[in-house]
Amino acid sequence: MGNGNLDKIMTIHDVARELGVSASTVSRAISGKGRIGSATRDRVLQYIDEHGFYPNASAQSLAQSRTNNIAVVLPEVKALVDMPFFHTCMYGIEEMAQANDYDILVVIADGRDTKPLERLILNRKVDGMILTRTYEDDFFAHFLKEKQIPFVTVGTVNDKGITQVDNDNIGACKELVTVLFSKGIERIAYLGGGMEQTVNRCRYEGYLAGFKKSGRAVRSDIIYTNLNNRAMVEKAVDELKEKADCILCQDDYICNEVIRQLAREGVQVPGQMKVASCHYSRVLENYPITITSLKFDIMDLGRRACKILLDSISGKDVPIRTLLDYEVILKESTK
Amino acid sequence: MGNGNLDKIMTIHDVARELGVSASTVSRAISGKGRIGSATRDRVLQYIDEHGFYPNASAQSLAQSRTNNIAVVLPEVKALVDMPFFHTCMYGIEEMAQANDYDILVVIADGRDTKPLERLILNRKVDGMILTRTYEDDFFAHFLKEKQIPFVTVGTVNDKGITQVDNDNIGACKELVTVLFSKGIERIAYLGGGMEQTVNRCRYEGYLAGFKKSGRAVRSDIIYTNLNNRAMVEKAVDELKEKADCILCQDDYICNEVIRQLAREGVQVPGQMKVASCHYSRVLENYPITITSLKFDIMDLGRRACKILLDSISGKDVPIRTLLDYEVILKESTK
DNA sequence: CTGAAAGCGCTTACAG
DNA sequence: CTGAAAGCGCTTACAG
Repeated sequence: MGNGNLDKIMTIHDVARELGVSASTVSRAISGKGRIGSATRDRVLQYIDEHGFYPNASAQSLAQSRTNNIAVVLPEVKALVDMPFFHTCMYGIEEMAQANDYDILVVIADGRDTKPLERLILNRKVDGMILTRTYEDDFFAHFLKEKQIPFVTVGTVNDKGITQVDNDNIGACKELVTVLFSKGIERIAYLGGGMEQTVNRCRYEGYLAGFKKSGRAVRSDIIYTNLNNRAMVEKAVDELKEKADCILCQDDYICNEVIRQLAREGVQVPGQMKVASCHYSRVLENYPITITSLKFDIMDLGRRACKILLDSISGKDVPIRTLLDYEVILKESTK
Repeated sequence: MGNGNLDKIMTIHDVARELGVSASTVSRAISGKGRIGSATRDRVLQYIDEHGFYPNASAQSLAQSRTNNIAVVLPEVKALVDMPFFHTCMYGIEEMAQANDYDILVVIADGRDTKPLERLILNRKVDGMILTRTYEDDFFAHFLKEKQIPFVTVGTVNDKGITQVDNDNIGACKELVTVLFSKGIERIAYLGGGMEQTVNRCRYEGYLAGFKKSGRAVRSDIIYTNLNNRAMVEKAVDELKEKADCILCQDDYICNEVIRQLAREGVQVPGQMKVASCHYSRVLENYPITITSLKFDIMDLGRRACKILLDSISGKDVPIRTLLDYEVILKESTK
């Protein structure tokens, strides 16, 4: 195996010459496609195993119109708390891709500039794409759909024709609310951020669904959405001190702000106010008190999205919408 | 620009035919290489601008032996606190790559299994690599060097022949210690983790250098290295309560544990014990008290590493070792 | 300045 | 079962 450097890289023709067969035969032996005698195949396979032949990926791509690359589109992440999600998701995708002889090409793209995605597709550098964040009216998703590129979204998108994989955010939040009610907690407030991202919309929907299921009326005076900065969260917490028994936070970021604001104001958790988060991450482990939350398997989310994309690329039928399971983790903060 | 889907993708020959020129001419117009009349060039350029021609990347790669891809090798990250570094670094690399018409191919690899890297190189899917974590005796780095692949490491590696870009960890830690001494803080303890990663070794070296510079003797009874879990950090903190004035933490992870342990034991910071961290991240913003630390520009670290790799790929001379600047951020925890 | 031709390293009908 | 040939879509000496 001691091929010292790239100078000695061999081609399929070198192998063919050495073995006294044709290049076609070598190609067949390697790919397993086409008829070939088993003795010949073994001879070729043994030779390349011993001498370390690696096919030129560009030549293969050109000949087969397949790159064995997929693009992973990541958003520009500002908040620290968002990183673990995309990071972990990407790791899941990468793991599944590797297992299927695919590589991932990572591109950061936000907003409405489709140029980076377009370039990747039109230059045929990738066979498909995974969008790791979805928006209410998803520009990228519509773009890819129109271009008829194989792609899947991690996260829900408002279009029945788009292949999507998501955590069951609605179901999870609904169950969390239901559980809280069953513990005798009545005035459950909701604190959420911007509604452009579908994940936030889903969580809010789940919250509403929990109320509906239990036959309770939603009280709009304890619902805060579109909280986009710390000051807004603080104000909301202030106002809720008297009006709510529990604050259900859309995510770790908001939960973090809530916990800190309650601490600053000397409000005891869970004694005077209970707290729960619609999304668990290890950020939540940094408090003196453990936080009730929903736990999703993000790594698996990435794996599944990748597998579905690869299936779709190879022409298999894939489920249009896949929802992954969750766990309700009850901790001290809602005791 | 309304090319609906991929069916209509055109080749250089389509363009040539439409314009009544040869494919070579079209190629020259696009690449800017070779002699070509400016009138012809403009005609071609205008046509492809209007009709949206995108060259097939695989064909280009095959013809030019250049993929316009680089690989970014990420470690398997277990700890939440490590994510921001690699994530941000990757974003910096991606930004610079995009700006130079390169794409990044992300591969997760840890330990000593060079197979994933080898495959990428021998199949010629990338033109070069960036290792984002380095080890004392770096297996991957030695492997790539032996294979004569263009690559750069983010982080220091113990081999003068390897192109590396790093934060000036030694200089930064040395300065931090010097500053602490100048504030009258004498018994500065050091808490560090495993010494296999060079970053940890550098920080420790900087700590020692700070003592040396000030002419003080290092006291080995207040130095703890190879702290690999929470229990070990807790024990160290316990022991240091009486012996030290300040705990200098190798990174955010250790700092986090230290802060929490001190809180649990009711030790006031900075009143009874001062604390500083050799690495800032927003994790450190989650405490009631702000933490003195060193701040590095990780995004820029990524950008620079990428630029140097690209220069190296295109045959330019590159600095063998680049050290980036830092800031000492003095906060409440060492008041 | 421009074109015809060969070549990059594979794959895959088409014959045999 | 195996090989010769054409083709994938570019680039680039080589002529002119």
